[in-house]
Amino acid sequence: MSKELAKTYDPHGLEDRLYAKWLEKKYFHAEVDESKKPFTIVIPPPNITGQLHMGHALDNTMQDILIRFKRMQGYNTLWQPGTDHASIATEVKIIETLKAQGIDKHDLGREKFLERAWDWKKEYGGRIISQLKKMGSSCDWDRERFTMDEGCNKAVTEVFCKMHEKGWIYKGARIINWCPVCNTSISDAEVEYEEQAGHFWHIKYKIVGEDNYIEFATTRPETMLGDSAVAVNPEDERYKDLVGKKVILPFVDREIPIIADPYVDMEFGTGVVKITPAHDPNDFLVGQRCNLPVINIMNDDATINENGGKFAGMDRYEAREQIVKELDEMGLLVSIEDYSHNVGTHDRCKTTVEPLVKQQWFVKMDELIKPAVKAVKEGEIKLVPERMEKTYFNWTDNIKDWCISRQLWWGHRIPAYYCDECGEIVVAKEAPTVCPKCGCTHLTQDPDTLDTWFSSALWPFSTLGWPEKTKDLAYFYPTDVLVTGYDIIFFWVIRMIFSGYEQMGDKPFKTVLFHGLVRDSQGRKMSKSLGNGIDPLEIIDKYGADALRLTLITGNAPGNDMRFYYERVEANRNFCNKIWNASRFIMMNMEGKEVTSPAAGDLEPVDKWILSKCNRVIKEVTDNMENYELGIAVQKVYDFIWDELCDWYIEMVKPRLWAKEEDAKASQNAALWTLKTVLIDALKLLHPYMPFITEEIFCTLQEEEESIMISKWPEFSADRDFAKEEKEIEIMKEAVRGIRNVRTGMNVPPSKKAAVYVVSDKAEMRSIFEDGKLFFASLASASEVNVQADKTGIGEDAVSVVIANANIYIPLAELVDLAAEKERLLKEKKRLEGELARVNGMLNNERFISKAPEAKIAEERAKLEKYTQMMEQVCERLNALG
RNA sequence: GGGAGCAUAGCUCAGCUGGUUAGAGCACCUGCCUUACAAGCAGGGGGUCACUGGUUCGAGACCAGUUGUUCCCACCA
Repeated sequence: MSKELAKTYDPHGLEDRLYAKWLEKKYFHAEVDESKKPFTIVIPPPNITGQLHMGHALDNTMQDILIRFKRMQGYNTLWQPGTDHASIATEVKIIETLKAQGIDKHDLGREKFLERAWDWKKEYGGRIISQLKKMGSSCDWDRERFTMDEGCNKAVTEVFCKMHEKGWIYKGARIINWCPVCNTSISDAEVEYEEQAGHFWHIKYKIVGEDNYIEFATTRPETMLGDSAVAVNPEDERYKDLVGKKVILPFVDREIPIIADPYVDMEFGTGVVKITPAHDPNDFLVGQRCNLPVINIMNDDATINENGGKFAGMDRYEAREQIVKELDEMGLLVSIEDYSHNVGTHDRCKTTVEPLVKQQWFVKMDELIKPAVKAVKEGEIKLVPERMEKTYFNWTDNIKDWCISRQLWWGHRIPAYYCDECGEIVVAKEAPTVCPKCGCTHLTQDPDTLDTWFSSALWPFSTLGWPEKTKDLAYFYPTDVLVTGYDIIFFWVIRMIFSGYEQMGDKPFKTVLFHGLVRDSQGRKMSKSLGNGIDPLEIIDKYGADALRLTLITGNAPGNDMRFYYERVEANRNFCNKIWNASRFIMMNMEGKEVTSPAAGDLEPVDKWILSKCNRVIKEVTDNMENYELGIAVQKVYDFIWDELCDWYIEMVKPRLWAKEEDAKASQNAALWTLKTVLIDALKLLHPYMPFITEEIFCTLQEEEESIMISKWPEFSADRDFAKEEKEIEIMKEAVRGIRNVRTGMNVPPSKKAAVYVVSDKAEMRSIFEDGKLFFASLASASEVNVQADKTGIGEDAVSVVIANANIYIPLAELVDLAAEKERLLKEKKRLEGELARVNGMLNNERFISKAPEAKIAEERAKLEKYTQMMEQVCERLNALG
């Protein structure tokens, strides 16, 4: 006896109740178990500043699908969850909050600020986790981690010290990207270039000792205060004589040399470049080559410093305006040209970054990156889709050292200590009490923290206990799949890979499965500033998590962006309703009956047909999922359930279920058993995608089952492969479609039943229709079905449907419009002519016969036979009609 | 400057290693409240698969080029 399902599908209540049950039963929890194979995914830790957005929803749905699939396949699955402290993103948010309260970060002080930050973490860190739960994510919440928890801190310190000792982390004065608003250095990856309208100012400097000038153009005239040379190309004949001479730098009255360097492009502009090593990455390199002084003219807030003479204290843009004005007055401004160029901005705050030379900590990349390149090149790590490899190598081939120090407070503080007396630098896991060089006891820790990605790079092993040699680490590492967006391939994916090889000596994961961005219906990125974001929680509230999950996973290829449509969610909610009602129908019919495994002879051809179809879907879906073709896989289940199971099988079986006769019992049992069996398999295939509804139905249908989550994934079974029955039922479906088509064409309502004659001189055909007479009559709105070898008793006033090897007649005397019937048959004839022309074309082509595979040729020959036969019948009918 | 993606029905997109007459959802048209479901059922219209060449017995799929479009990287001052 089954419990009952509610009358209509309503995700409310159901989802929370089932999630609570799963948590209570500890199904998500994983422990080391050497008897089982592990399957591990580490979550891309969401920022504690964040709320669940569609990107998270997609990312986590994909992970949950893989985890649930593998769990049902019998793997010991671990989905490792956690959150990211998101150093700069969080710090910016807290500063904003403080500002609203009229508090300045520096007035508050470091310690108090960090207290606030931890309060923030407490308040918001849990929010996103509870939102992930709403999605149905089956993470092992007992193992939840945070990038700044004790274990992760230990891992970070360990790596920093190890790498420093090896010489792969160093401190040095390099040109870095500086954000004057956030007041910190940022890495190259954090700079976003944006096209801006600007100007090209043509300026000339006077050559010392001559009444001659040298002209160049610049987009940033204010940096001239820091110029230490003017450069030309060594090959440039125009300026050959000038190289070695000096020019006078206005305002600061410095004499700077004219130098030759191949960096200068002769073709561009005047072929002359002013060199400002302190404020331009390329000029910095020229400066290094030519031993030029580095003159920093800017403060951290992008105002001009004391090196800028009378412009000191001015903002960079104010100084620009003033300098241009004064150059003009001095007659040194030649012209102003409109110019559109790319300007680097900070991805967090969009402020124009200022290249500055500063002491920072860097990770040396050239050696570190090598195993990461090799791994992907040799297929040790697979990227899905494969084309992402190009993006990957594009980065690794142009790798530069990674600036990891940030002038922020929220993050992992750099474990470097400076002796107040002698300046000695000590890098150590524990704060030293005595300077090893001078023996004094006054040491101060480096005030800077690390780039937030430094800790997330260690995530796949720090969460499993590293640097301790834990059992978890030995068992679950390397993890199996990383699921993430292609937008953080440089920030995160590559850094995890090289960190994994360097620290663990092994890859962090075997496969990276990329997804694209979820855009709005117009194809725009969802963003706060546009206000076009769609809140996944609202969708869940309205349509349920299952419908949302299905929407995010279908109709989209891996790595491609997708657009979000409410209509699609609605369509998928309708699919939920469809499954719900089909299940309800099956259960209603099982009511009060004990469904048993049918005897071999009790299964009818239709039963075998759907079992066979289901069997193949199981195989295909499993294969697709193994290949990460998640959308294709679920589409197949969707089609199977809706088209085959609901629209055909259930309809075919209805007359048997309703039969009252005593001798119909065995057939009825066979039908019910088949319905139940197929439904259960379909639910299982669907469960990774739609965990809630499948669980609810599965457990209602079978009270003895605890959960679909821990049930066994269905497998292809050779004894459910019924090729013959599949073919037979497809013939009957074709006949039904033909009859419906004719009836609709003649405006016959379904309520009007008519006799149907199936005429075939083939005994085999007649037997197929005899066997399926009951359901055939029902599907074809037939009052009676007569199967016979010839046309005896059928008048010429019948419409007919031609299928291969059979002619189906429906005498509808009062409705037959002979002209319409003739037209229909002519249309059919035309179609067949087309088919025959195509097939004959192929078969008459000798090259086709000699080169195409046997199977393909046989297939076409069969078609030729079929169409020829149908053509004969159509012509015969046309003749009969005159 | 370098690289990648995309271009298939009115709209949004699938189409895996080349093989029926190219599919889905939504939208549209017609008829149905047929005792699971109108969040449904049945039927229908609608596509020279961007263009040009090539490979092949066979191309939406593979190759080359062209056009349009989006994105990533580089950053010639």
